[in-house]
Amino acid sequence: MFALVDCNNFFVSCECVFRPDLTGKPVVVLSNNDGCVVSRSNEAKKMGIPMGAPAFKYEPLFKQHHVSVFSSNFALYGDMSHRVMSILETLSPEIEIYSIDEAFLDLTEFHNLHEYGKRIHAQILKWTGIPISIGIAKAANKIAKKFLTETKSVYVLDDERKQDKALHWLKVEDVWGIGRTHAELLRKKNISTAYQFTQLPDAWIKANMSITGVRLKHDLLGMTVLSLEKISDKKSITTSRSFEKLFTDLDSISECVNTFAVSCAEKLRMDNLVCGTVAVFIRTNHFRQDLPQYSKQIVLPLPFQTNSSVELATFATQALQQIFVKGYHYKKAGVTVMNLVKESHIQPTLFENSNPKHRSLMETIDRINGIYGKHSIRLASQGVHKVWKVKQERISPCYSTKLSDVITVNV
DNA sequence: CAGGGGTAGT
DNA sequence: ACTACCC
Repeated sequence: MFALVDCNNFFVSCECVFRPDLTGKPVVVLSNNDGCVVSRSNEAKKMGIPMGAPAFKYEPLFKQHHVSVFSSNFALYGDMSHRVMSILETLSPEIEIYSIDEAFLDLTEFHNLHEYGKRIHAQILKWTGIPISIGIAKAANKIAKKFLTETKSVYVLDDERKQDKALHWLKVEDVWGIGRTHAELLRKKNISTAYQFTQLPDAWIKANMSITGVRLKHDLLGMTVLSLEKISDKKSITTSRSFEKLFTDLDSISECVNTFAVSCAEKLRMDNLVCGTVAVFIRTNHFRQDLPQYSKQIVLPLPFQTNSSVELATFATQALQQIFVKGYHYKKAGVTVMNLVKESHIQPTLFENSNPKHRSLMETIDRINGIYGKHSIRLASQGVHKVWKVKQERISPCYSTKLSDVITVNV
C-alpha cells in the first residue's frame, strides 16, 4: 500500500502558519510578478476566485471582500516544504517527493493504515502547522486524488468496492493526467466519470490521447502495478521571465537573456552539473491581439560541455541573434540548458582542455556573490545599470529562513 | 494589467 | 517544433 500526501492549499497554509489571524478568512497567494492567483484558502475558493485568475482583474473583489493577498515567498514555502518532507521521511521507509507540496510514501509494512494516516496527519500539523490530506491505495498511482483529498483528511481505498466507488464518483476532468483539452474531448463523447473513461476501447484512447491515455486507463483499472519511482536526475533547467514592459530592441532583450543564461549556469554549478545544449526562446505578448505575434525557440548544441556563466551567456546571445526579428514587441524570454551531465563525468573534447571552462573563476564569483549578494559580480553583458527585479509588492517576511524576519513573541 | 519550472509523446 | 500534462 502507498500513500499520497498532499498539503492543503499549500502556499496559503504556509502564510497562515505565521499569521494565525488569517485562518478561516479569504487568503490568496499570487504567482511571480504578482501575476495570477496560484493558491487559495477555502474561503477564497468559495468566493469564486478561480485558480490562475489574473490578479489585476480580481483586484476590486479582493478589496471589496477584504481578501488577504500575498506575493509568492518561495524561501518560506521551500523551507516549510522541507520541514514537512523531513518529517515524512521519518514516518515511512521510502518516500518519493513529487512536488513542493506532495509526496508518495511506501506503507507496505504497516497495519491499520487508517490509524497510521491519522498519526501522520496529526504529527505534521503539530510540528509544522501545515494541514495535509492523505490518500492510501494499493498502487502509488494518482488514481483518485480528488476523492482522497476532498472527503476527509485520511482516506483508505483498501478494497475493490471502494476503488470502484471512487471511479464512479470521480469526474473525468479531475483525473490526474487528464487536462483541459482531453477533458473537453471526452465531454463531447458524453464521458463524464473516470469509470466511463475506463470503459473506452484502448484503440480509441490511443488514437485520441496517445499512449499516455492508454496507460492512464490501465492505471485506473489497477492493471499496472506501480511502485515508488526513483527520484530521477534533472533533465533540464530553465530560467525565464516576463519583462516589466514590452521590448522592441535586441540590446534590452540580450541583457535579459544573458542574465537568464548566467542564472542557469549558477543552477548547474549548484548541482555540480554541466550542460551540452542550450536553448533560447523569445515571444510577444499573446494577450495583445492588436499587435503582430511572434514566438520562436532555438536549440543550440554546444561544442563542449560547460557550466561557465561566460560561455553560456555567449552561446545564448548567439542563439538569440538567430531568432530575434526586428519589428515585434517582445514580452518574455527564457534560457534552457539540456543534456545535463555530472561534472565528474565530463567527456573531454579533443580541442578543448579546460573543462568545465572557467572553473576557478566561477568558484570565486559564486563565493563573492554568496557573501555580498546575488548580483554583486555580474557580466557586463547583463547590463551595467539594470538590476533584475520582479514585482513582489505584497511579500510576507521570511519567517523561517532569515534571522531579521523571525517573529517576536511577547510573553 | 495575464507566472515559472518541469516531463513526456508525436 | 509543437502539444499536452503536472505542480
